[in-house]
Amino acid sequence: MQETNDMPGHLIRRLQQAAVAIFYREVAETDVDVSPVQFAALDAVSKAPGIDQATLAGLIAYDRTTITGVVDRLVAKGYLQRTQSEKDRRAKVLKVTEKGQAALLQVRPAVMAAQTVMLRGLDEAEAEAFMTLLRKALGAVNELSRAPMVARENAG
Amino acid sequence: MQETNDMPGHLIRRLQQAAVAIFYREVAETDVDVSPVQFAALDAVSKAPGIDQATLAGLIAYDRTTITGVVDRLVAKGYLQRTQSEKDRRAKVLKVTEKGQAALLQVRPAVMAAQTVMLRGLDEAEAEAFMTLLRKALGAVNELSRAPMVARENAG
DNA sequence: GCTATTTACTCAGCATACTGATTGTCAGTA
DNA sequence: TACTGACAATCAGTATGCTGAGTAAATAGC
Repeated sequence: MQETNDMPGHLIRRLQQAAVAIFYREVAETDVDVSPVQFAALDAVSKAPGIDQATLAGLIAYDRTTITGVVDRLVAKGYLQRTQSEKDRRAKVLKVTEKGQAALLQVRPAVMAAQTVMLRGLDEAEAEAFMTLLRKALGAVNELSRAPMVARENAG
Repeated sequence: MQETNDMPGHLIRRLQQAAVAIFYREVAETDVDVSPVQFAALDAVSKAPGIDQATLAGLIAYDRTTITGVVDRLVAKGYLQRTQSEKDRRAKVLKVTEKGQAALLQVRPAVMAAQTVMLRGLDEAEAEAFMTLLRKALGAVNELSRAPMVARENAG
């Protein structure tokens, strides 16, 4: 019987928890207040201005229900602008505000630093091997998640 | 500039989400209703009867605040028994009930199956390499989490 | 034995994640 | 045009995870 503590799922959960803690640690040294999830969303919108929420969810593999609250908070912070789409009145169109752009610029180095800290136990070759295996494992289970990553089709 | 979608933190988050979905999928085929977190807690208590909540939290690397709710739900389901410790009146002592034991027995194979599915994109050698790197990476960042794993010292 | 500190647990509050339901809109078709 | 099915967003409800605060009990230092 495999030990619970050494099961893939358990180790993945723990690494994810550590990764989140590391993210907050690094980002806390900037003036910007964003969560890992909020950063990913903000960054994605900055690279696809005018994107709608559903497409955004697909891009960064979020649940569509979750994205509502995440965008809510980014709008409340003044980082995102959410307006009704003219082409499709069901959809909301997202854009990064100037304040959001400034925040992104400031926070990106901290996020990059966090990525390094997360893998600080691995040397360069190991880190690369880990990332390769991570991508491969993920590719095979992506569809099993309710929030699979969906390749981008349009920018709205 | 590294793509957000290919950052370690992002990939780890996505794999964790898939892992949770896979867990629920496999466990749904049994009569038992437990979450990944609840399973880990139940399993840990079954291996250390009489453990207190703080020690349990350390064993499976949970936040101590979170454990309260997890145990609440396991008690509500009739899987765990929570009683005041006689040695330390601050502490609550945990034991798996007979119903909990039966649930564990039934659900363990499903949990094992889920572990296999999680890594189905990797062949045996790759899976082993992945696990080795995962353990190594985790060892180096464990202390950065608010809920690091703590080696067991006593069974209460 | 008394006091200061630490510890175990709980609670309030916030931010993910998910299931399932609802509302409004779009698109295809009879 | 009316109907049907699909889709975008939101909401209600539940379960993690975390920060910070509070209560009660144990322990260390004197």
